[in-house]
Amino acid sequence: MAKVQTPKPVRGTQDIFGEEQERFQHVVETFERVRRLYGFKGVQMPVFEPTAVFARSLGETTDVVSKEMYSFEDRGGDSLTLRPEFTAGICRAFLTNGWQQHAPMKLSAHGPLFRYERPQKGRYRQFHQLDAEIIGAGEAAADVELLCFADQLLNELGISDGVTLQLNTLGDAESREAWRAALVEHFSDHQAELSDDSKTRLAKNPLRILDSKAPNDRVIVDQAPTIDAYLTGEASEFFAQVTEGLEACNVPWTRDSRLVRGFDYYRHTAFEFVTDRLGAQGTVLGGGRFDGLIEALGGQPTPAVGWAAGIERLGMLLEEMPSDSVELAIIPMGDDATVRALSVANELRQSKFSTEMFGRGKIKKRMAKANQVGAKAAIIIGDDEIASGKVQFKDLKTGEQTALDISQVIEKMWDLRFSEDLDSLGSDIESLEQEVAQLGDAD
RNA sequence: GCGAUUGUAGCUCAGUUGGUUAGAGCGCCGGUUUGUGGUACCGGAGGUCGGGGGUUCAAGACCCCUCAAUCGCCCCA
Repeated sequence: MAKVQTPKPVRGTQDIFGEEQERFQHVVETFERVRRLYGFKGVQMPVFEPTAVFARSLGETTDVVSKEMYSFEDRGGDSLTLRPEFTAGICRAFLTNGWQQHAPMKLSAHGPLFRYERPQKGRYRQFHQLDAEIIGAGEAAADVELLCFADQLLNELGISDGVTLQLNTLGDAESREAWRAALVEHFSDHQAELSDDSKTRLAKNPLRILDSKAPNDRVIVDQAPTIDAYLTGEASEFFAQVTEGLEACNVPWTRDSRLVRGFDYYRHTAFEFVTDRLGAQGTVLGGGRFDGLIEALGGQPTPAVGWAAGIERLGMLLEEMPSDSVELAIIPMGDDATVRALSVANELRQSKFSTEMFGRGKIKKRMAKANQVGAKAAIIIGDDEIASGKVQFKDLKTGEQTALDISQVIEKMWDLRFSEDLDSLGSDIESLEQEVAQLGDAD
């Protein structure tokens, strides 16, 4: 018989487990908590859509549509696409469900997305994003609210160190067109000096020359006109309202007049939270205003603004995560004890203590295991304990061991939890005091 | 799609110019300790050297192809 070959995982997919999973979960939970503070409603969206949903929104002929989508025919012959982003699907839902009646709508989603790209660290073919959108709100206050949400999320994740909000405006349609024309003129004048990549960009997507990494291009880019001179009165007023709002909310930002978006439906605000800690994949969260998108999907002109953030990348930036710990380890000795141990474990779990039974291997080994999973205490049950109706309760920190009945165990565990909470409260206060002292020294 | 680096035990890595039975640390299992952990000492298991082909008396090492990860470019919704 030929040896059966184990199938390999698909390139660019990941099995998320252990500490990685803890990080992932923490990011999602934090997002869910913060999004409620801002009144965003969660939505669950289909993982696949008609290909047209993405082809219309992104442009039928762009590279992303022609080369980077997972598109396929289903058994009925319809062309479907695994979602490469949330925004287009949400806009489709907005239109097909008549959600106009709820506008403005603040929506949030998270889940897997699919792009056929070359995998790298923090860049996968099946990856996961957080997403927030406000649909049907054209006022600058919506942009500000969304940015505050993003800023608070990064703060609460504890990763805002080394992350800066880079902000730009692309103006309204008129400003954008004028600027684009000026850029094309500028780059055409210097065409001979441009890199080959940028020469093709000049024809295909001239705004993208602005973030070219070729050293020669940088010089020409630095001399390129910024949008400021081409902004209409309305457009610059809008941008001023956004920056004013951010300042009022104490959200720090820097202007990056080279920051652009690849698609034509973007208007006004464009932003990225960028870190220096992830190499070339420095963008941690990005978004902007896409007032032109819903029209491209066949709806009435509808203003909208949103952002998305990669869960894997956010997870990589987190401090080390403590793993789920077991509070109580139950160690039965002998078959009779196992039945008793199961019922004890059950009772303790009902009482909201995370409990694990270690019933295999040498007793020594089981004690070591209990220690390893971080249990606060071990409960040892043998023939003597079955007879007495009590259990041996061993505090794994102090080594103290006493015979207790279950209600006493529960009491004891509450005490342990409580004193631990007090300890961490104590160290919080201590570190606060140190901070205050340092601030005092600085003055 | 393009360029570069890497791939040896569960993990982190050694392995001289090709040369006998491929090593270490950590982890795992067992013992010293028959119902009691964190230490120490002793022992053990575990390897398609990413995969396939080639050169050679001989390949983990050299050559070709391939797969994957990583770094950068392209793209970036």
